[in-house]
Amino acid sequence: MNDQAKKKQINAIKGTKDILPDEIWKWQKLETEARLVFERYGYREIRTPVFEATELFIKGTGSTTDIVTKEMYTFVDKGGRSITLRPEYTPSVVRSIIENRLNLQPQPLRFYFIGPMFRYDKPQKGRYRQFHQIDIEVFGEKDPAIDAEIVEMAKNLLTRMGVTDTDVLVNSVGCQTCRPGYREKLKQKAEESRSRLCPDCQRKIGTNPLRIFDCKVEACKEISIEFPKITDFLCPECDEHFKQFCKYLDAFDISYSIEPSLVRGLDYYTKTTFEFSSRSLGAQDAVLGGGRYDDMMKEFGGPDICGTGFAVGVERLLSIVSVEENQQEWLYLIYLGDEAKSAAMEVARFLRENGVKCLVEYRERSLRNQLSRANKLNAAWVLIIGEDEVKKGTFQLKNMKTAHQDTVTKEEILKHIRRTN
RNA sequence: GUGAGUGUAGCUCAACUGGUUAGAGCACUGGACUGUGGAUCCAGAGGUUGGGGGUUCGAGACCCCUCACUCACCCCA
Repeated sequence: MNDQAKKKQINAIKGTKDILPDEIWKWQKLETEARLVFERYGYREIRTPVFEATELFIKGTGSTTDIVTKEMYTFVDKGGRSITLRPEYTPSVVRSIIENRLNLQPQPLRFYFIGPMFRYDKPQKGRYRQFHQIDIEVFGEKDPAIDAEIVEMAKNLLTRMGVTDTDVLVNSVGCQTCRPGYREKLKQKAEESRSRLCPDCQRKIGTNPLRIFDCKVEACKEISIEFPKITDFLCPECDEHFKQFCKYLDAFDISYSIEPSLVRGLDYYTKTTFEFSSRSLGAQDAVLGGGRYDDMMKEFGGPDICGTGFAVGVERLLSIVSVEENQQEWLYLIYLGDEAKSAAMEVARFLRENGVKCLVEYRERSLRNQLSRANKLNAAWVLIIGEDEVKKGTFQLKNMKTAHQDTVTKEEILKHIRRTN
């Protein structure tokens, strides 16, 4: 290695980051809460590989979506197969259900999943190249009550994480019978006002007219207010489904607003779409998003089973959670001298066997120094073992908060610690 | 992919319109203080000022290139 190469530090890949010990507790807390909440609603965990055949996402996510056309991590493996790191989760579950014949189990099927996703986006606030999602999916339940139930479940999870200031947006994007007609109508209207729209929106007329509703330019906002809304163009079936969905949301006492521009960037959504957004997140304000995808399974050549679900953006959610770390109390073992060292190791073994978290540091230092260290590391207790203690078979147990100190035997340590817990 | 902003010690920031050896606070290590922590004081360690080139007697500062980070567009969790 030459000098230049030595200097070049190797860093984490752009758009990825380390989750350090000081913050991992938030992740663990969220994962624990998610499992607890989901299992209460009858969901079971499923895990699928991080990479899949590229074709799966082209077919499932949609060949015209941004995700597929420009954001996938795709490579050819040594066997010449085209492989893609999953950019989203739903196609993997659908694949797994078909492949494992899970549809033969009693429906609806309820699954949840926690894991990393990969998208080659340009990183910014709330957007990473490796990011994590917590997903839930339900297959084989057409009733809009289930859509409302998952929204309620989502809200439940957020509340448990101390996040209560989110806005719930809902919409229906219709189905294959009503959406094409609406799209044409919208295009037509937008075309009529083309000259008054910003250049960006003029382009959207051709590519994604629904996105015009999202434009931040005042003029565009005013103009798009008069554009036709999808909710006025739903076919009777979709219309009824959406009305029922809203009715059940009311029954769950969830406040929401109907947002006609909420279309989600994925091609496969039908009927229900929803999103939880937070004002404290910046431009990427969606903490959680989801909806119904009734046609996906069928299009994969699988059974005609409808689906609905949502995904939580873990990094986004964690950036706005307000929960306290629940720190475990632990004991720092101080020894003075060689004999005491062996005794300390023996006591530590005894304590750990009895479920006490304790730390012995192998450094020959003064008592003062070790106490100072225990204090810095935020130990709740200190056990001091010196020559006297070794002779007598008792130890000095000190509570670091109260500075109170007792002379105790090995067995008594357990009682003292439990008493104050 | 497009655009803007920012790069000085582990962290937060100084260093006048370009002028000695780039400083401070916090954090870190040790000592004052030999079996009792948090305080105080002293000392130490820590930097090719992101990297490269240029202008200049002289660049952390000015110019160009590059890299990284951040934010926004786009899109999404």
